[in-house]
Amino acid sequence: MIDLKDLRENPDRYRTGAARKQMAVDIDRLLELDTKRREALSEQESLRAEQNRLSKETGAKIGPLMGQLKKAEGDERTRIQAEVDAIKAAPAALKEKIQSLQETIDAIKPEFDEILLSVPLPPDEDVPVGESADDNIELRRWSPDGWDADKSFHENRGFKPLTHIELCDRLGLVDFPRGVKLAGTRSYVLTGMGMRLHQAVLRYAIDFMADTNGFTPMSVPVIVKEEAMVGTGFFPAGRDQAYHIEETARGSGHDLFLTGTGEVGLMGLHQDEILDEASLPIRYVTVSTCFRREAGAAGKDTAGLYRIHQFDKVEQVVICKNDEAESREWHRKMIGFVEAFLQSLELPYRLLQCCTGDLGVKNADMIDIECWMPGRGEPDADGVPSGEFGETHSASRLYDYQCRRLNMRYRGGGEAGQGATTFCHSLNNTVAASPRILIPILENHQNADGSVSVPRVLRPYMNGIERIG
RNA sequence: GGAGAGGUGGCAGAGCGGUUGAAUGCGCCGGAUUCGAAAUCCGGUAUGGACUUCGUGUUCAUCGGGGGUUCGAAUCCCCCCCUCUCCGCCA
Repeated sequence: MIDLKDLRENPDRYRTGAARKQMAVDIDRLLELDTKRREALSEQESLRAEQNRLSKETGAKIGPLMGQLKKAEGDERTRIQAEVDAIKAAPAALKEKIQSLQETIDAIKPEFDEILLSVPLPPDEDVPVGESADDNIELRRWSPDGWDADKSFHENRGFKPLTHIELCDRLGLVDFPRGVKLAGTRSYVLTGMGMRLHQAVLRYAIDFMADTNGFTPMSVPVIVKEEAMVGTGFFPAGRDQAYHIEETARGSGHDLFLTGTGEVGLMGLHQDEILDEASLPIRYVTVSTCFRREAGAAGKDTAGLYRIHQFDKVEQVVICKNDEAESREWHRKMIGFVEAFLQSLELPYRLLQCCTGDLGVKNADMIDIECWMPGRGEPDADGVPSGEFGETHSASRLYDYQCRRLNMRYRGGGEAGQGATTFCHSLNNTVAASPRILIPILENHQNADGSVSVPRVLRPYMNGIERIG
């Protein structure tokens, strides 16, 4: 959520920001509703003040009168009753006005909230302006020793690559037909060594972040309340992407949603909390099953492990102080962790600076990391794929946008902790999403004989197995 | 799933229709005392919003959440959520 005060003072900043992100949001309407709402609230507040003042007087008078009333008889009783009635009548008019203003406020609220939650965080000035993913800018590439990124897979390795789908079939790593039988399109079953490799990557990723980089490993819910989805910024914009468990339909108190990323659970942990400044930065890593409806992606990446409804992801988040320089520094570090991770897996990758049009509502900046997937891309005349980079990671810098929604603050003032409260900054980045990460692992580490070498760093997690097939 | 008890400030715990944003204790902060500390004593100690002559000050909301009754609700009623105890079931 953006800062409403800042929006009032600098509406153009948000108009421009939304435009650069290719998002339609009616700022003028929001400001109009805000004015109406504030007028009503302000008037209501002064009426309440009057009501409270009267109430205090009334309380002191009515008590004794009620006592007298019990004992009194005849005319005396009638007189006291009239006095009591008169005292009671005074605030009645106020009550009606307050009620009427409340109705005005209630009528404004739904539309107001809807628009407010939809106003995107303006992208940083140094984020290149663009319309879509096509305008993203490559920052740099890395390739392992012995791999020439300018040459084809065949030229590099001396044989034509198989796609991960072919490898999975031949090596018995994935059972797609039975996955579809069980759960429909975009479903799969990891089998045998496929499952072992999947678990190995995830476990290695957790250890890498916890042991090497000092992140605290966590296990968090993947079925959460709507507040967590709204708080983390996935709702209302991404409502279509989430599976919805309609518990209210069976009489329970609230509906639940399946999370599409561990970020929801990790960031939701400290919702409505005031953290100690000394506890920052908080660094969490989790592995969680992620659920995505992939609404609107019909027909896209339908085959293989690339775009699926359910997968497991190791995710890193950082919650730090409200300081742009610190946020930027953490962003660099979190990307660095992933680079070191991918380099240890010997996977060619590139960094993409996402343009404004490719950013979501909640980020000021986003760097995607794409791994080289030899089995992707348009096949040549012989049916051999040309290879293509495929997105495997996404690193976002959100400043206080997410923490504002989550109402997550910290108290400054050092040890004494007497300072003002401030919204935290937050960042998140993938560490490893599997089975998608298996695509570059299988395809890049395949051998001429159709086997796949297990990357060295994963062997300890595979009981020392060096080769599949 | 069944039966019962309960959710109040950082924590413990009173209040159960009237001037109560809320007693008391602990904790925490400041001060006094002390060579220093402990103990003791004094004072302070929620969050968010609105207005402000930006020094403050004034004010509204918040006692699990929502709705209702009332001139007035932490206190009464309804719904929901959560916690605890016992039984059942289960990984």
